[in-house]
Amino acid sequence: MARHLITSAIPYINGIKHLGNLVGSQLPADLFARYLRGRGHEVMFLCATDEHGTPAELAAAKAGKPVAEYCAEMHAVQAKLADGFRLSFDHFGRSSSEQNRRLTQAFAKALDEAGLIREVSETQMYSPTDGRYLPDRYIEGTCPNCGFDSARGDQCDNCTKQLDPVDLINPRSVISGATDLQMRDTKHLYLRQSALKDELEQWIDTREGWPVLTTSIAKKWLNDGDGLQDRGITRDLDWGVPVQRGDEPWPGMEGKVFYVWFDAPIEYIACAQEWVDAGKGTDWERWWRTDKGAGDVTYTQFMGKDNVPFHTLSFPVTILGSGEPWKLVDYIKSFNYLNYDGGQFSTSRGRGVFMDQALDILPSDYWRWWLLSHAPESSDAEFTWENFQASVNKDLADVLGNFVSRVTKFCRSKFGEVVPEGGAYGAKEEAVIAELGARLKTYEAHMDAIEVRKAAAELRAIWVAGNEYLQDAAPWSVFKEDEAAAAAIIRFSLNLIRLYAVLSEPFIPDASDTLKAAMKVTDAGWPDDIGGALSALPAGHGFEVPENLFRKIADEEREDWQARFAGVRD
RNA sequence: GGGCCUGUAGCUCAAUGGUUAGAGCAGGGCGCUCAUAACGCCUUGGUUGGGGGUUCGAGUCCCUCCGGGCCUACCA
Repeated sequence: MARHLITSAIPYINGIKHLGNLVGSQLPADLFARYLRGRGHEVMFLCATDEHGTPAELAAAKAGKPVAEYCAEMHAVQAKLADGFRLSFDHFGRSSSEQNRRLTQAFAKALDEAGLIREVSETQMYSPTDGRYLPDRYIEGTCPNCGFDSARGDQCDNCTKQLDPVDLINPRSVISGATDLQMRDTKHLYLRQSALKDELEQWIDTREGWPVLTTSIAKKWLNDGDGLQDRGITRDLDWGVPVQRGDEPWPGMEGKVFYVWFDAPIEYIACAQEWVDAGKGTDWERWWRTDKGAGDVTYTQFMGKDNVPFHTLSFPVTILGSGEPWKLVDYIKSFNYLNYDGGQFSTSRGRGVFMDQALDILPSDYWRWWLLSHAPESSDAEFTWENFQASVNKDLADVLGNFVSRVTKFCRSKFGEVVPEGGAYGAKEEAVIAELGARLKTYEAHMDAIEVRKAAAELRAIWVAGNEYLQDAAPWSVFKEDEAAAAAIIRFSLNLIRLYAVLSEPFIPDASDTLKAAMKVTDAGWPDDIGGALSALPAGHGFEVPENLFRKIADEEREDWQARFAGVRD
């Protein structure tokens, strides 16, 4: 038994996440957590909402609510949806927590004492109308290069030229449209990432088997241009972790907060403290402090590719730079993007299917199966309704669901709702045991390596093996000649259902529960011996014929959904 | 502009430089009748985006061209 710490990139607070967000971090992280728990390992699976920053303030303003209230409400909404998708977090925390505030300030102090923080004076665009400093992206104007009139402060979307806000002609606030923008001098703290460049590079070079996506992005940032740049870790905002040096004020930094990307990953740690403070556990340090028991922990992070630089560089700088024995990540699993029907999912434009809408249409297992079996691992992937319909109908309804139906209903009609007695396993059963033994090894290998799509394909092959066996054994024919022989076939098949419930749990936990309940199984552990696992249900053990596990998606429904989600949500 | 990823059957994807490039779905045929018009077996289908090169051997490595995508540090 090993100990595994797993974190999912923490979703931003400003609205309900879409299926692309879900499949890029939380869902595969949950798959892995469930799998490792199933194998009997000790798992700590943490996630939280990322609540600070300008977009949160603006979303709150738009909703007409104080930002703290808005965040509390949205956290509750996201927690409910996470529950709806059966995301099995040990704790779903908040980056705005007291625990994170203290820890973020403590890290800043440690980094400062290590000489890794420097003050920088700079000029920033201020909007008196909005009463706030504007990030470059929140300034628009005419591009000095091509004349495009909606160029953003950081880049022109028309000619792609990199810009500085001061370059824009007739700059205006994206928020209010105000044009009375002023350049103001302001002081900020920078994290001296450049000082740790060599240490970081050495660390990344010694990581084995990381996805190309992860290391290539990290390498690019380390070596591009002048190499890894120092990064501003403070902002002129109201909403965030106040800049302090531990418990002490930080002279000159009054009224400023830490940049959201500084405090967000620290929430991974603070979340474990929240877990303790919520009464769910007693010792968080054994997960996070290598001097206090975390030395044997394997830490795996899940995220979309846009998050990679922060997890391979900024956060490790925070950890390493502190000089304190915090647990550093062992494996980073990153994902490409899921596109929607020929374009991108978009939170800001409301394009695609969002978590709440998805659950309104179908239960979570349908989505979990499709998303995980099509996870964008090697390249961007695409969601289409046709593909979704075809996969769900074939894989879940026909291959797995129908297998359960044919076995349980045949048994009920011939032997009653009880595992039948008589006969014995023979060559056909031994062959299935051998095949499933090999397939289980493959399935485990893919899961251990977090090869999500390959694991899904192998699980499906394990389901298919049941139908092949049943067709070959043909109990409906055998029954006419030899009831005892038919009983053995059905006994074996009912045991296959129990096995499928166990192996499928990481992907489709609800169906797994339904099957376990139908088979009246309470102690189904991960099989280490297929032969034994397929004799677990003895003759005489009662069961119930479950409702159809999965229903099929009809063409009319699919067309209806296609039309309904073709535009943008309100 | 720069960097990275990607292009394989109608569709979604596999293939440590090494047999005749494989699966699933869709299509075609046969079988079965327990089951959600489900299942099983067989089968059609590929000049691996184009061109050039290295090699005994290239989907895989190199060059080049074409297409798709992401990132490029103050959105997060």
